Amino acid sequence: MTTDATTVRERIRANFATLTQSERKFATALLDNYPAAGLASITIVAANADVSTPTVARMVQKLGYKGYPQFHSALLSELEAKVSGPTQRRADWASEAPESHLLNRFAGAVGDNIQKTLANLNSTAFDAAVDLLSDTDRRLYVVGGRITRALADYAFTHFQAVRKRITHMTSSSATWPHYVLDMAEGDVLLLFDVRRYETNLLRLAELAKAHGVRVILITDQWASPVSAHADHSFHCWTPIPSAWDSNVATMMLLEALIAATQEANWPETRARYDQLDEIFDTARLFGQ
Amino acid sequence: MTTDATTVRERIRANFATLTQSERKFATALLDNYPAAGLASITIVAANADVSTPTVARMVQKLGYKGYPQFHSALLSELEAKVSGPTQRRADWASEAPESHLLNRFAGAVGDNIQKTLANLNSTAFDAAVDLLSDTDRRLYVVGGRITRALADYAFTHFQAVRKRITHMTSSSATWPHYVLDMAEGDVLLLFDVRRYETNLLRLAELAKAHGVRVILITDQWASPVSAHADHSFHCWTPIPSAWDSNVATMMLLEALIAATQEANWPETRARYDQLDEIFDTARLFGQ
DNA sequence: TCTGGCGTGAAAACATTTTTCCAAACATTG
DNA sequence: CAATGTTTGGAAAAATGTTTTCACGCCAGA
Repeated sequence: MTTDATTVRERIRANFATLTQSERKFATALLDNYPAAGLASITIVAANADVSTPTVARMVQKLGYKGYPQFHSALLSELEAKVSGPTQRRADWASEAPESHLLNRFAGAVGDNIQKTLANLNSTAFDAAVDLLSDTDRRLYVVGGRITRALADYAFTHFQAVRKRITHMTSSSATWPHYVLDMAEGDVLLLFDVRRYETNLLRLAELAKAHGVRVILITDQWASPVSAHADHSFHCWTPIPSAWDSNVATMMLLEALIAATQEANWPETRARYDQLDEIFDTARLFGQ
Repeated sequence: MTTDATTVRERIRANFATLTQSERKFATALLDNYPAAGLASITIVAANADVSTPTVARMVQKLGYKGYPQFHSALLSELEAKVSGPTQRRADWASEAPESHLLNRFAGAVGDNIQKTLANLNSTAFDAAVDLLSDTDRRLYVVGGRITRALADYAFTHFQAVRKRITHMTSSSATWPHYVLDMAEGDVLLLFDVRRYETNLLRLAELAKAHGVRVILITDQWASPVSAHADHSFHCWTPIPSAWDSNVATMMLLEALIAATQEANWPETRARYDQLDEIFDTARLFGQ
């Protein structure tokens, strides 16, 4: 009757023959909406399947669980395992250094961050942001804070190769109002803000928003206050075994946005790349 | 305080600013393992996040739920909606976006790059480089090229918090000879060079080497010509499905170097961090 | 038609969860 | 450094959830 099969689904299939009519009714309902239909209380779950609570209680015991709570937590661990899914390859990310070497601890944390960043990413929002970024009718402004200035700079360098009409707002916040003055309705502001969040960036976002500018925010998992004003917010996981925060996941998201923008408008981008190459080759002649 | 945002995740983000420390602890645990970490009983869920049950109860009310059961069933319906097919509602998990979505292809490539970078990393060289970087008797110079300027900038910002006596050599190569003039034997030059490799950086490395400077090179898998002159070279894998190269692995290696340097000299670093915090707090007062 | 076994759910008994209240710990301010 | 307000978790009370018991109805076989 009982089996040592691993998942609830498998146990149901293995024992289906031994189940009574009402028990099958519940089993079917669970498989139809798996695992959600088994994660509420026994009362609710039974009512949804239109059977009585004792039926459910008896069935989970037939499946080999000690009681409903044990069955419930079995479903939960399955869900947990499934969600950590595809990106879990990081098991073999280790270098030849000992397990406890900082490199390996670090790599583990970075892998986690990337996985969690992706798991929490709204792909609809991603696509919408890319639409904004690749629309050259909208001027694109890029800005970052103390730490993220480097990321904003990186974004600027790459977007410059991908599209025209882009401005990097220098880190000196005193000049920001001048930039806002020139912003048109529908322009796009790509803003980086990670802890410690900076008041100046919040003010800038408010100001830009008031001028009808669309704000795309890249922040950390705790979310900068700017997210209240942003059209699209992206949250990048940052914890590492260290006193400061990692921006590897942030960099990954940024590069993904750039790559998608490039793909969205390939012919134009292609031409720009070719021109750029030519110019660099010429510059190299001078340099030699 | 309450919002009419739809998902639990969104509500947490929208209200994160109003949450207390313990509440954030739970919120973070939930986002880290969403939604499984919110689907057990309040007792278990609180214990897993290492907070008390009243904390969780208070938080879900702040998020606008009448009580924990309502919060629980909200999570459950999200799960249900998500499982019931990609067409039904927007799939906000990258892992569930179509296999062919750029995000997934991109994430796969980035994972590969990190894995290969680590596999090809010589941990003895890493440790030796960290020894050089954490020795404040040696002045540290940081420099990058067109693309890697941003990484050099990022390195500078972080090393500044970790150690004294560091200089960021601006990207205008015309001024580099002046810096070399001031370099002493035993000083360290952290140099970034990825394709397309820049002649100026090669000249700089030769010049520095001639002055007895130790050169640490961070480059890509094809290796910049600078590696011929470098004391330690690190090769970061860069291929992505795109016309340009990814620097996520490069960023990871850089952060690992910074983290190791910080760890090598923790007491000094600690003091610098505390001072920095103080100064920023003061600066914030001005900023307001 | 009776008898015995099985499946089922109502309801009682029991266990756990959820909420509320409160005092201690903590941070903040004058 | 005391006064004040906020945050926090322990513990009891209230509410729910889970299990068990048991009686009823159904059906097969004598």
